[in-house]
Amino acid sequence: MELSVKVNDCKECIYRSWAFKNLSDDELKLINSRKKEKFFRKGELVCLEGDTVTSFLYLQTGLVKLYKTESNNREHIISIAKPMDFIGLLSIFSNTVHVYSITAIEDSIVCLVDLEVIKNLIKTNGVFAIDFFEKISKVADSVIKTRVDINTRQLRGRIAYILLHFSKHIYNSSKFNLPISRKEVAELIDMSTENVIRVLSEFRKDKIIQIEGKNIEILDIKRLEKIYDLG
Amino acid sequence: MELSVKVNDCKECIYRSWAFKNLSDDELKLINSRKKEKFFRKGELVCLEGDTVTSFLYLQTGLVKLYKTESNNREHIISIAKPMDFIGLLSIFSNTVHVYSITAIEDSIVCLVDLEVIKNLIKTNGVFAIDFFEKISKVADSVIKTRVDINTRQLRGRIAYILLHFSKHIYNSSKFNLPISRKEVAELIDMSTENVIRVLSEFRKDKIIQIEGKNIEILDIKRLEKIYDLG
DNA sequence: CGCGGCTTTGATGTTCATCAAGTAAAGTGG
DNA sequence: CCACTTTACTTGATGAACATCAAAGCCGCG
Repeated sequence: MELSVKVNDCKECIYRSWAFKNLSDDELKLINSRKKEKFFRKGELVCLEGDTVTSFLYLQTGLVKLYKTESNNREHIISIAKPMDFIGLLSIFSNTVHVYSITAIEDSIVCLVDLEVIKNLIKTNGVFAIDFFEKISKVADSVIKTRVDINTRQLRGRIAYILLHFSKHIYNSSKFNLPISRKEVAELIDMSTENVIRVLSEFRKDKIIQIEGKNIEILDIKRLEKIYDLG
Repeated sequence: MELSVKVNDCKECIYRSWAFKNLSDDELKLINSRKKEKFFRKGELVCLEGDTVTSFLYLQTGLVKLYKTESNNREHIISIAKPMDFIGLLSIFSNTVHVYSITAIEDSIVCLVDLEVIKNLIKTNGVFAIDFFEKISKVADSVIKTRVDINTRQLRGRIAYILLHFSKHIYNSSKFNLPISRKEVAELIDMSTENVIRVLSEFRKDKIIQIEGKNIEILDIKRLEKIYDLG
């Protein structure tokens, strides 16, 4: 059930990232005429691995996950994108098809801009080109950094990582509602579902966090950071 | 011992990547005047994590490794760049300092182009901008893909991966001289040095490869590919 | 020639995935 | 709305995968 609405004028868009700041009114009008805002309910597929890339995807609100489906049907989550993130990563330049599947993990609004319009703007507006690549590079860079961070740590450090990540970078609060299942956490940080639960329980017993289903509160952030640092 | 020479005219450079194909003679001349070719002996440092990024780095010949030094002084290799690769990854846009250190693992020639020149070309030559980002995106994309590939496999699959990687993508031969130590292999694919050796010995006993120090020959590529596929 | 780093093999212990089994929660169809 | 099914969550027990430790040979280099 995917709603397709064209609500906002790009010019007034409060979600407009700083990568789009150096555009003239005419250029914004152009984007506006070639963009769609789509609403995706939690759990809905945004795009599938292998789909041709026709739009540049920008997350206005909500959360989405990027993942690959392995041969054994297991999913492997590459990253979770938050509002203002460009989703779809670098595929828009390096590939004609999406390398990862994307699914909404919270009700989300995705802004789809015709890729040709973006490419034309890059060609004609040099300042925009630089801004744009700066932003897109940061997203890709942080994906690489995260993958390395996770893979050089062991289980407790990895759980500490996602708890801190959700708390600091996504919800800005020590108390939040985990948007993904234990299984998805496992797929995101390369561990088994059982061990995700085990480590979370451990942290609860140690009074580092409080858990009630998906409601999580970080009680002792200092210790959590220490666990993360030590790996 | 770092030699700084300005040998080639960019226009005649046989290492010129297709990202630089859509440049006018004047533009090439501009690059030429603001570039240096530096020779790095095997083992020499190209740049250190934290150095300010002033040049765009392009590998003409040789091999270099990108790596991070962990707090416990252990190195963690992110990727190995081969000729025609842009090294330094996306940091040129996303950061003012290098995120990774770079060291030559074979005698190498690196072409350093003043970053401002590149950024100006992006601003003024739209077609170049697109070409350039296409290429740079591919490099970054493949780094992400590789990290995921490695981390979803276990030891035998990881060793199979680097053997196939060096054979297919770097040396184009079933017989090659491993440019890095066992320890560095371990740092590249997240395993202990001892287990790198153990798995290599195993493969030798199984007649999959032949080893004499750093000289490696792949005898049974089909089985190696199978081991890689199975993880 | 001796020292330090690289390589190799075996033994040991830790970390972690997997299996099993049970409970709770959340859909689903009548 | 309730019985039914499925999916998510949780805990314990087991074994496999892997890192670490230890010891010895090897090679390059000052």
